[in-house]
Amino acid sequence: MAIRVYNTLTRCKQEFVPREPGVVAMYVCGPTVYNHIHIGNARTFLTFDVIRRYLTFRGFDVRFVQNITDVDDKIIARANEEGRQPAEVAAEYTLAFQSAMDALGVLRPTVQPKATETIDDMIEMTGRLIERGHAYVVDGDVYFSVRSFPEYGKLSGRNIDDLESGARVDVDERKRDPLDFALWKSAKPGEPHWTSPWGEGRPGWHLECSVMSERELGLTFDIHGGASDLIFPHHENEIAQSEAATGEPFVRYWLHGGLLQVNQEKMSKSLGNFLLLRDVLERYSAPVVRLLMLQTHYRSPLDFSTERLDEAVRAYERLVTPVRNFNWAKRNRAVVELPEATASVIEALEAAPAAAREAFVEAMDDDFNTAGALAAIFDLVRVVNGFLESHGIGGNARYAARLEVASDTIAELLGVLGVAVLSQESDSQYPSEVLGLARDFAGYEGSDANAAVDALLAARAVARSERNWAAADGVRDGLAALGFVIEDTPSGARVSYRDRG
RNA sequence: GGCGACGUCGCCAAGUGGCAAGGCAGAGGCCUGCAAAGCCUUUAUCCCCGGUUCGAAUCCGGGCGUCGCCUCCA
Repeated sequence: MAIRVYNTLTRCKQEFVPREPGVVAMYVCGPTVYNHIHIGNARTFLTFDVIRRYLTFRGFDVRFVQNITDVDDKIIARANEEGRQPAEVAAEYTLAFQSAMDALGVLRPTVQPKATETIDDMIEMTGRLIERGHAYVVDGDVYFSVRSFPEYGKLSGRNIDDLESGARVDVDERKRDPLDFALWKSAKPGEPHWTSPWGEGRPGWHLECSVMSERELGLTFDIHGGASDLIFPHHENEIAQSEAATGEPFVRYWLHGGLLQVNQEKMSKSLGNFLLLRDVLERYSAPVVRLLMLQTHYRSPLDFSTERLDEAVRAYERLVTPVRNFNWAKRNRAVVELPEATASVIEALEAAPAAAREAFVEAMDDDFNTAGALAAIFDLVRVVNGFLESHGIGGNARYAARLEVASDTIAELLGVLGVAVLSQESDSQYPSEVLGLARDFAGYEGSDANAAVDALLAARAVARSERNWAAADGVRDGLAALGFVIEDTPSGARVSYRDRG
């Protein structure tokens, strides 16, 4: 079975064939580090993290490059506002970006080049473009001439004349064409600058992706990713620069993610309607945030809200419940023997993991259809839940091996999506408030939180056997107020923590 | 104004020519002392109008609506 991807350049799904069998060279535009990233940025990085993970799962050796734009107008503006050096601002938000990505469970790139560490190559490419007649110098600035590249517009499906007729004013008389863009900008006093043949200055934004991707991956590389708002002009300009400079095709497959919206409107820093990733992660776990985003295809717009995050919390609990329930049943002998499973039920349990895996791969092979892939996992979840409900792990744990395969498959497939199965067992994480509770309900006088909870559960068990529901519910309600849920299972009471009240 | 997406159950969302996945919410039932979790059952003539086809949510044409890009943006 082949993987098919939607290529923005050809506007259709195509079979994915890397230039070198078994190896994928992939580049994703990284952030400009002038602020914390918002969840719209995070969605894009998450999308390509999942694509990378899936390609790896399918046996490819993925070389994943993502740049960091650490010199830029916005960084300079921010530094001026705060009376700091631009490099200081960039360094701070580079670290913030990396730790936010770690927290979201996004794998680190194979290589993460910085613009400021690639200046020589940028000067070199700019020089080459001038030599070849694709760029010109004006007062220390260097501009790319879009009219010199006949294929300009092929990615975004536009032509230069259409663009100009609708374009809003750009009256830089020094440019030969309004659409020409800067490869090199001369430095104003106080701005970061490097020495070039055209004077002191710094590189233009579009140039760095062309340079860093070629340097790390060579042309023609396989996948270039980014959000759809980068198609024009950023990616169009990258193509123009790289292909004009080298004569080689730049990229085989262009993949673009849909934008995240709030109240039907694009989330962006310029609109000011953004939520910072790190703020969301304070309130919701990384797997929940990932799950929410993966429930929508990566190319579709995604409306973001806390209501939807709360729904994702429930969906996540549903996904991990069979794994938790199986582990619990394995560790705790059931006091009630459940009916034996029939041969056909056992057969269904045995068949389910492979069926789920097949459906998962089929969905993901089709342009990374994560929503379909999740449906395959949910189907497996239902089979495992149903089996555990009716038969448990069986006397002498005779169904345990088959259940383990199913449980492991759930965790493995979620893992391919980077959705971790977090332990919600609350061992040794009880707050000190449980001590007071244990004193009141169980006469516990010690200071060990675990022992206190054990005493509470024991007292509740006694109360229940005496049909003293008030006392039993007092224990349950008391723990609930602290965020812990008691569930009575055939193997006894289980306590787990819920991150929502 | 130009270019491009999209419109599927109360909400979210797969499916792109052959019996309409999945999640959340709701209803009924089972289980429970009551819960929680879980299981079972249940909820869609796929925005509208034409056309192509044996057959259309899916293809084509026309409406209406929403969004994005055309300026920095993930």
